[in-house]
Amino acid sequence: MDKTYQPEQIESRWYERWEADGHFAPSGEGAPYSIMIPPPNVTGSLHMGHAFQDTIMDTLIRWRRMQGHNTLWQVGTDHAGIATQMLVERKIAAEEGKTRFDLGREAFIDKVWEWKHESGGHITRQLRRMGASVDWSRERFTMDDGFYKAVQEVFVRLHQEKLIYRGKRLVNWDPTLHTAISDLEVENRDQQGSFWHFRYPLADGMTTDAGLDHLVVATTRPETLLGDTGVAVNPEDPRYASLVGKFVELPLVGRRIPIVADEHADMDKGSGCVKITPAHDFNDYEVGRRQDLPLINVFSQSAAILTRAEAFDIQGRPLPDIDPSLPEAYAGLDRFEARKRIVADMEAAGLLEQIETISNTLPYGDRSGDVIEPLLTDQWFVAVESLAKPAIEAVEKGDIQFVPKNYENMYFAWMRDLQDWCISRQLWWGHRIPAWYDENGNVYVARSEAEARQKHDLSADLALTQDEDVLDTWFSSGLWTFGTLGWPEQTEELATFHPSSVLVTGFDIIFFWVARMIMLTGKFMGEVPFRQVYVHGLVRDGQGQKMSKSKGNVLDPIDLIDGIDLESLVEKRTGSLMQPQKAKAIAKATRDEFPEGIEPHGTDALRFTFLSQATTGRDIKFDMGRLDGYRNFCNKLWNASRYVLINAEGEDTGLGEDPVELSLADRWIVSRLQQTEAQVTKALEEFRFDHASQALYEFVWNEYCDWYLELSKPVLWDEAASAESKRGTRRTLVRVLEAILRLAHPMMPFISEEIWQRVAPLAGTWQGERDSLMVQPWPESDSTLVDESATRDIEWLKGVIIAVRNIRAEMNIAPGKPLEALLTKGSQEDARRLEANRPFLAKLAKLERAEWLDDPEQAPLSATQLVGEMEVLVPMADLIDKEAELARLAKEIDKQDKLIGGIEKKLGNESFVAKAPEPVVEKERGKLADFQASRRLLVEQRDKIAAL
RNA sequence: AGGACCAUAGCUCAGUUGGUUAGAGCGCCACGUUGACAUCGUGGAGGUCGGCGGUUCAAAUCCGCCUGGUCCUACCA
Repeated sequence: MDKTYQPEQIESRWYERWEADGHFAPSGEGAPYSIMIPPPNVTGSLHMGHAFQDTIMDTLIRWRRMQGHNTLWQVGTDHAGIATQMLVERKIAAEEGKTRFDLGREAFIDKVWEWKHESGGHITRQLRRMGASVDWSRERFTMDDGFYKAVQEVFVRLHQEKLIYRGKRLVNWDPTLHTAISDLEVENRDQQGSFWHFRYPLADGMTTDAGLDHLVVATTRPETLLGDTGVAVNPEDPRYASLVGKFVELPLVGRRIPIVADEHADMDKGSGCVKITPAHDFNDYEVGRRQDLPLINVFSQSAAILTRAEAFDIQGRPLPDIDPSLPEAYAGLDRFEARKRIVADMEAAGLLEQIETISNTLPYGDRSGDVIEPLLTDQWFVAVESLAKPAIEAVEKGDIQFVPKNYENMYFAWMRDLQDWCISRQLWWGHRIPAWYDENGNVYVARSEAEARQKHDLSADLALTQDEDVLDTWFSSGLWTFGTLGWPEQTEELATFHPSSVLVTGFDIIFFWVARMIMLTGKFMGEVPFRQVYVHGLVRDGQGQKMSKSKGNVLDPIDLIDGIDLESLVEKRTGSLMQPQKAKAIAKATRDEFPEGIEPHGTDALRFTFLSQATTGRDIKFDMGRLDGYRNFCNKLWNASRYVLINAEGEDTGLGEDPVELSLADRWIVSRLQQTEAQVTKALEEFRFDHASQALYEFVWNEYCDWYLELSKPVLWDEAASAESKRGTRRTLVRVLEAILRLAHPMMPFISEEIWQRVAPLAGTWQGERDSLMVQPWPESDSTLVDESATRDIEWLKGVIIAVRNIRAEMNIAPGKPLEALLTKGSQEDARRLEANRPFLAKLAKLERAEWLDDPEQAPLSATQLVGEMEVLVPMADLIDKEAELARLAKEIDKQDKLIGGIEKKLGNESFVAKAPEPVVEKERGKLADFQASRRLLVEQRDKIAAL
């Protein structure tokens, strides 16, 4: 083995081997355990969130696989409608100078597929770099044939049950992308804005109680004035009671619109009068429904003012009686330009009462960045009410558990206030809606045009055209858990692996995805999609900032694995910025933070960092310091293994019949291993990856390396030690390491496999060439191997060694200088331990002599430390710096006094003694005795030195 | 406006049902290249657990209020 751990040399090699040997596929034996990967966008590249999530899933899958489960980690990618379409549109614009309309629908979709075949594998290659043990043989894509079939089936069946319907409704419209988007894709941003107060003249010579000839309404969107169909006042509002049922004359348009009484109008806000624009505002839509007001749409799909408005009733039926004409002055103007003109015209007409500056929140499309408009359009909807009920119950009954549990409240809150789900999108890339229209606008829903004709008995010469729209991406991903397993066929995989065991996902898509999976799976499978949902937080940068391209603080997991030089990193962060003026600041921040670029750390160290930071459900601040630390941990494990191999390869490791003797240290480390195995297993069961990684880290570094390896040296290097004891130590070295590697494997698959291949033959657990750590049994804790007495003896030994090291440090004695030590005032047991452990003390504490002193009075002047009741003395008459030592002792005595004072106060409190449980009181008394003993010793020592 | 979560060492974080001398890693200081490892070893400094009040024999831990932060939902006609 190389002296230093070199991750890049081992990682790709092992991944290929595992995949080639078929270790990722289900074993077909044992209890099923399955995870469906949240399908990443096929356009995507691996970001820190993916890397984090994949690490958690892979750790779970590898662990369960080793436990003997029949594991399936289902992999696949999402076609990601809008994202992919935009990407390919940009590409053809750049390369061919064409729009998708130049190409036409079919040719454009061919282009998208072409792109997918060429570049769609980027993210899956990166997934391999993370070590993800997904079953590639079952890889799916949400637009593949089988999935298309499942999507159609679901659509047709829901439509048959009238759970899918089509209607003209107000939806969030993206004027740039020309499509409906869901509430969830709308990002609300706070802004400073103007709030215009307009006068609407009363018709027919009416006046208000205050004698005014107009009502005042206010709006942040003056352009919607053109679509007003009413003014609302509160039914309780005495100021306007006499005007209800009367009319105002809509300025600029001249339409008479009614004054209605509706609770939507808030008497305490502004004038108490509200303009009602049912076709352009969600609240007004509801008012329009209640008050039976017409809907007048004045916007085109690009949110420009129409030449002629479109009027409908609440059912979406045209209202031919309403005059659709709009002022010519605004025809074709963009909404923001129209806004300016309308404000100016209102002012010119003396109808602008005031302009207020307010802070308000505007909806933006998260893809286009454009301001979203509520727009009246024909869309397909899923009626969610009947689907939501069982989906809520599934969580209430505990059929699905959220980890951490508080996300259940978030889920309930959303599910109990669910609106019908608009599933149609005006895009080209996606699952085209399986609905056909004849010339009269009759709609036929079926799995294919042929089925539509057959089902509805349509003549072959009747022209049918398919609906132009595609389905919301989340409609298809809602079928992910069962669609990937072959549904609607009743496959064996479906029977075996559904419901899946756990869904690992970010809280940000609980609504988008988790809730919809639960609803659709409940409907079509009659069961839950997964039994548990492990919800993790966002991966933020070291300062707690969200990572984003525009901030230039993005870390690429692959760069953390392979390393990247500073110039490349700066180039990457500043290369394709939307706001190039930020480049300078980003470059500087990057140079300050990573003056040397980023060193390679390897996948295992990155994974271990994620796991160590994966505390329940909250966002994590990615800590580069930890990444370095865990890379060092890998190096530590690597070198400990080198030590073991150097001492065990080619030697007898106790596999044969020859007798074996286990030392105290051997029994102790085996005992501690059992406890560590139990800890790691428990932590994984509880999704406490931080605890699992920490338990492993501490055992490997603080016990196996720091103590056990050191304790093995005196045995292995002592010519006088027996063959049995050497055999026993070699066997323990190798077996414990082999168990460590199995324990580490789900968290750090590469390094553990690499080392295991060398160690397993020595431990007798290697089945030959093609054997892999991936398929070894998970270490089971054996409580019969827990050895309390060995633990006590080792604690004693460590205590004495640390005492001597302390004395060296305090007395400023060179670490390498051999010393003599005396042990005294202890028990028979202490004396026995000294006799048994002299070689260990000699090696680890650098003692050339260690003797038991029966009579403490005989002790020469010494530096002293307490181990339990026993004193450790290092005689050193010449070496003591009197003043410094007196000062140190005074400080120590003071410390003990404070501790003693605290406990005496506690024990002096009658109600403490009376009310606290007996063991607690006993413990305090014990502590008091210990502190007092320490103090006595310190005082004796002080007096001795003072007397010099 | 309503709700959720968070606040522990310079930094990133653990801390089970209240009882610890409040822990880890990184960073910092001192010493050290002994035959696995300087990506290391040994020792050390560093915290009135955001503030105030309450419950209790006992509070980092439970309750209330306040401050600061993050996020979600709603509203802004």
